[in-house]
Amino acid sequence: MRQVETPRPPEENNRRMTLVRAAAVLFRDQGYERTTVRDLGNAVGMQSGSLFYHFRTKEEILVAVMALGITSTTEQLALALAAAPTLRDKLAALFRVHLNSLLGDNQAALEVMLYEWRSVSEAAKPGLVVLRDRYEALWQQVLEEAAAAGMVKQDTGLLRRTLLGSLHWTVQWYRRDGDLAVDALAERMLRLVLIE
Amino acid sequence: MRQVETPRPPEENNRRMTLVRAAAVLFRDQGYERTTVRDLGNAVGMQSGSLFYHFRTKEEILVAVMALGITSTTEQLALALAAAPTLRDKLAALFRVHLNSLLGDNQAALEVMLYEWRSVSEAAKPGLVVLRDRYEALWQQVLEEAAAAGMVKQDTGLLRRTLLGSLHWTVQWYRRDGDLAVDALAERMLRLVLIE
DNA sequence: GTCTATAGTCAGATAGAC
DNA sequence: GTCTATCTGACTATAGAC
Repeated sequence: MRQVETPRPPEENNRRMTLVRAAAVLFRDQGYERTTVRDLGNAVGMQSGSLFYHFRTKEEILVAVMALGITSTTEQLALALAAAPTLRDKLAALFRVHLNSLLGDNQAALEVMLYEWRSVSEAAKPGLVVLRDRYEALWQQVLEEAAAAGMVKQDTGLLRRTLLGSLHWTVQWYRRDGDLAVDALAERMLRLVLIE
Repeated sequence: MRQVETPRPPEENNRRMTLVRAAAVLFRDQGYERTTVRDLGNAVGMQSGSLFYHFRTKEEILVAVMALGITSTTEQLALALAAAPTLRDKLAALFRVHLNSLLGDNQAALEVMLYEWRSVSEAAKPGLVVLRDRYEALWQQVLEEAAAAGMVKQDTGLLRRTLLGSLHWTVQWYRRDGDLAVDALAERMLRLVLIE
């Protein structure tokens, strides 16, 4: 049985990290395919050829962006859950952390993870799937506790998928310059799913 | 005030239509950017250069695919709503029509509409937005009736967005070879949102 | 309407100097 | 670690024959 290599976000190296953060914004705004290695080099003040000292291929950059997006969100959620005193607070944390990671300032990486999946090679997918599953396991655990307490409906597997779908889709319509703050949106979305 | 040109799906011309249907599948499976005009020509038994007799640019094909996806779904929904005897049946129709249009056989066009938005030029967006708004207006109307009847929560604007997000996201996880039929999934998703 | 041939551009990646 | 220079291939779109 082969061990699945889970890509780590490149926290250790500063130059790599700058590049990954810049790539996240470009990939989100223009899409991975439309972003050229020249664009990437430009964004960090580097010639396009120099990128390939840090990454072997353009796709390796994409995978690094995605790994960063999902792992940092997972970490934030784990912290928020540990700090939540009540089950209601835990539920609220699910929505709040996810939306802030998607819609907050300089938070492009998770969006890339969600919307550029098709450009990831088959070889790289398993590692990212492991990271995603860790994140969704946190959701599943809280939802099951909430269902047991009668706060949400019982079909928790499907509930998790529909809720995550609802949240992911916010990037398509949410406008940061509107009146609705991210935390307020999180609260309203939570209320839609709570059984009163 | 300039009239917004709404792109019509190319029902009138058979050769064009064949091309649009083939393009829908390719764009869904590989993405618009990764699909070349050679791929498109191949799929309909034509040289890549010949495509440009039917369409001026590759993007024009994308727009035609999207227009087809959203208009045919809107038509199906309008028919289903007109045939629904009760409000509960109307609600069910929203879910059933949308999921069948997304996940059913040979129904690639709506998925392209949802996931290739970034590749549409600014010039072509307004026409497609009009088509999308017509579709969402049908949803909004039914949801408001349902809210007035106490069947769903009152925050119908946000409810519409979250429900559509949930449905759109199904393409990322639904497996047609699994045990769950599309109509059964629609029913379960409806139950998650109904106030009992 | 469809073909062949190709123009014109730009992509990802490499090699070797510094 | 970054630069310059460049290779190689692929892309969309056009032109003109049939």
